[in-house]
Amino acid sequence: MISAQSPLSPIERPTLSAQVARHLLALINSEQLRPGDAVPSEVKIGLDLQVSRGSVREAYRTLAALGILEIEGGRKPRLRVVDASVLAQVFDYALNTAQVSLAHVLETRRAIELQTAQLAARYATNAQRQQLRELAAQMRSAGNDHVRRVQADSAIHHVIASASGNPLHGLLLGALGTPVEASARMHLSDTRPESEVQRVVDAHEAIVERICAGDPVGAQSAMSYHFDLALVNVQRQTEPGAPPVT
Amino acid sequence: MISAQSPLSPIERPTLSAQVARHLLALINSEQLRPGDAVPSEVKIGLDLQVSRGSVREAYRTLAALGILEIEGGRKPRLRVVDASVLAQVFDYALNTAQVSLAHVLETRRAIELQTAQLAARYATNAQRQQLRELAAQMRSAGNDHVRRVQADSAIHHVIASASGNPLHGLLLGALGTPVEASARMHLSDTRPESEVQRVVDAHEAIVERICAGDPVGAQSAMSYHFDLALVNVQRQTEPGAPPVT
DNA sequence: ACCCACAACCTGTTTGACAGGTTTGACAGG
DNA sequence: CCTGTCAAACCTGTCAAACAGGTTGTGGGT
Repeated sequence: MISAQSPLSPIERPTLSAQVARHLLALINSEQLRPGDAVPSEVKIGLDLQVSRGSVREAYRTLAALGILEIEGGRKPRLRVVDASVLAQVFDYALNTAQVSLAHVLETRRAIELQTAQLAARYATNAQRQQLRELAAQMRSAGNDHVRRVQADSAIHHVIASASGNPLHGLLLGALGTPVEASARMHLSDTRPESEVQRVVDAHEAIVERICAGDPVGAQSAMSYHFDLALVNVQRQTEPGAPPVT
Repeated sequence: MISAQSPLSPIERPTLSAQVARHLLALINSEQLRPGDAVPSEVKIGLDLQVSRGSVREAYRTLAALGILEIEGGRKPRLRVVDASVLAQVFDYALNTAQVSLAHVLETRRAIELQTAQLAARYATNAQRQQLRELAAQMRSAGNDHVRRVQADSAIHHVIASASGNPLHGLLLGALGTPVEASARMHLSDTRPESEVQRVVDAHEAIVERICAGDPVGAQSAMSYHFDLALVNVQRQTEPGAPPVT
């Protein structure tokens, strides 16, 4: 038992491991822990709270699944830097079970990336602007090499997100981008009309150009045009993994 | 010494429970399972894969932590409808460990809710528009009853999200709203100038009015004004839980 | 046809044990 | 004094057996 609590709660009956997890989160809060810091080992917490190691272990695995704890080999558990993989898993599941559609994902990405482009135009460093220019050039020179083109495409979006200065944007872009990129690789074979590819490349160059020029409004509308292109393709072939232009 | 690695996987050494989790996810995919469907019990999977129940259990808890599995009492595990609580936990952790700030959260909410308002103005049903009008009236009549006002405020945003027709919007709003609402409750005591409260109420009424009028552009700019108000308050008092106006 | 009791099944939790990796500190040698 | 090596302490990964308590489905009695 974690503490002297009422014998049995009628409806509220949180499992033991859930209580342990809450305890650990409270500990993180009260001790002002930061990513990289270590937390007590399974056995230690177990002794402190008078709970079997199995239950503590479950709590730790729960937090590890949420990307909060890094549990590995024989070393002490550490706090992790939050990353997109957890969110990506959730969104993947939602997609796989038809709870959301690819169109929904693109719609949300549009909302986020419009603002991301705006912020990037304001706050990007010179190094980031230079990097964007290089990636845009890479994308254009990729030609029919779809793999390289998609890679440059994705890299551009990530640099923009990081330039926005808001870590949440990078996080959500990564989480929402994973399924899109996955289905992008699936459709590398399909050769779309050359003109369409050109339009996509042009769109990216326009975005990069406006960001480098420090023009928030222009960057936003350029990004908007980019997503207009993508959404057309999704709505054209509704359900089964539409080839994203992103 | 570092070079001589074990005969098995050099660096990639996925744990057993992780493999079980992947197996189950693959099963969900291949069987086209949907939320509400049941999955094999711990012991059954354990027998199938020849792993101990403990390991299977850990895998199941992992998926439960991700909001994918619903594990309860003595009944078979079921697939869950994805909800905001998981994402909220992740974002809470990011906030508590200073990986993102309240300003970042508001910024991202702004990006999402601008589009949400736009879509709601287009797709809201008559019932939803009516509900919004009622909630706006409730909010105004709340007066100095902060609890009721904040409740109506939150309800308005959720109805708008649901009216947008994109489940991801409701999801992210819920996830990003949890920390904000939590800190809102913390600051119920602080009495801000009456005029400021009035502006917030006015902003919400404007949003509702534009949505009910079916004016996407107007709804978006009304929502934009709403977030301008909120962001001013956050930047005014930087770090320690700024009182959100939302 | 309806209701109740019972059996089968499932999760929640504990205890004990062993394998293998990591960390730490002490100790001997240069 | 510095350094390299080694062993002990510590930690996670995994398994096994067992019991408590809740849920579900079946079948018999009415």
